[in-house]
Amino acid sequence: MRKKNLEEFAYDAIIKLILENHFKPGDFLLETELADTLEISRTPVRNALGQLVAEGFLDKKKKKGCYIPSPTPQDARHVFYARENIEGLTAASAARYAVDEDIQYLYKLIEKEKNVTNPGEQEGKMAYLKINEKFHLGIARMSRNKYLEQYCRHSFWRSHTYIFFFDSDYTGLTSGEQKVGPSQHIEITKAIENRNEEKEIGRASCRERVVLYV
Amino acid sequence: MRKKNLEEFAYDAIIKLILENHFKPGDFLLETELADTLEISRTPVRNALGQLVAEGFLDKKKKKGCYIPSPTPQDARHVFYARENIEGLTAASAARYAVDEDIQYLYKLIEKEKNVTNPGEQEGKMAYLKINEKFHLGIARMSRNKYLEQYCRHSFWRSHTYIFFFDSDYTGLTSGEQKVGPSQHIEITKAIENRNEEKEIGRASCRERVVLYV
DNA sequence: AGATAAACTTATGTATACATTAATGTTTTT
DNA sequence: AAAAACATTAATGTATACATAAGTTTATCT
Repeated sequence: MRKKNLEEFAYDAIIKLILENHFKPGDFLLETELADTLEISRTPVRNALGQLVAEGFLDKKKKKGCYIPSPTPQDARHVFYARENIEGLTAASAARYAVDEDIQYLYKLIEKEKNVTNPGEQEGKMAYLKINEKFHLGIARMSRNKYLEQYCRHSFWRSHTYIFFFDSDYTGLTSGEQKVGPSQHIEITKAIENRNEEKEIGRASCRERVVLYV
Repeated sequence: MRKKNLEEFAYDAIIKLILENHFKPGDFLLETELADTLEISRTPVRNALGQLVAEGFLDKKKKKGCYIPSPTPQDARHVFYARENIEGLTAASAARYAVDEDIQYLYKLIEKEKNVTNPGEQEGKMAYLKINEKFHLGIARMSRNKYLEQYCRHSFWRSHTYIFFFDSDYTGLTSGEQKVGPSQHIEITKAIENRNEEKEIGRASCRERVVLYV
């Protein structure tokens, strides 16, 4: 991979800190503190934070700082509703543009998913999440639409906020998410695969089928 | 409005410069130059540019700078496809959550739209665009979904890149866009209004009806 | 004591000097 | 003359000092 500059380093590091639960909702991410932790100056930290705010992962109070958004039930509904529908769109588009190689990629992920040991344990959970992410963002990529992919990635990450903060066992609460598993992923992959062969059938019906998705 | 800091000032100013055609696709927006023009230091300019890049309005080449994305026919298709579908989603959501006041707001915009003088002239064109923006982003707001609204706003703006750069007369090329006018806006508003009264009818069919949209 | 105002604290906002590097032009070598 | 090595340039990338303002504490007045 090409060499990363400090801003990118900071960006990745901050995300990592968040995912590792170093912060809770409402917590401010102090520029000085982060700079100190990462042993770089405030500038790249500040820029990375600005990026995260612009992308909607952090909220910001003027002259006060960036903070972890406080999730609310209403916001959760919004995120999951948006994600569900956007993923429906990308899946529909993927169904049109996916090539054999793509389908194989998805099936390989499903195999890996089946082999995750101790899905209950923290380690197994993380492994599962990583595969799950690859699956969903993989389909987003297969839509061959930069914009849909971007929105998909965003809502996916944003929805994960809830999983990380609220659903530390990855079992309950988060609407729909707990239903995801190999069997759903197989269904989705098959839907995409089939649609790929029967191109004459309109996108709308495909969207209908792949809407189970999430 | 609350006081804006220099970063926000720079953000607005840069967008204004872009919309006023000070740059063409591929042009680099030089930090020093902008700072000089706006008579502020590089820092807020740089942050504003970073924001625009993070939001996807500008592209960036590392250690080279931020530049106006070079639009391609393929990218245009992606943008308009994304926008059409996302706007369909927001409109469907708006149809569920819009209140009387919202509907009135839309009708008022349509009236204003009808009264735009010299829609052919540059001035009239700008007036029309402003109203059009209010209409589309207004519906996005009525979806009462922060995320859908965000994606909607993004794809709307991104699609306008094409209108500004390629379709300086606002007549041809840009798929769908030229078809927009009071009559379409009336149709959309009516669809939202009706769906608002007949809540029992599913979202899917509503999405179908409002998909003309764009 | 309670309310108001002044001072303080702390983190962000801004300017600026300096470092780095991608791109380009120039020289040298073959 | 073409190619490689070197030097220049011009912009971004980074660090840091200082300015500003939101929030908090302390002091003052009634």
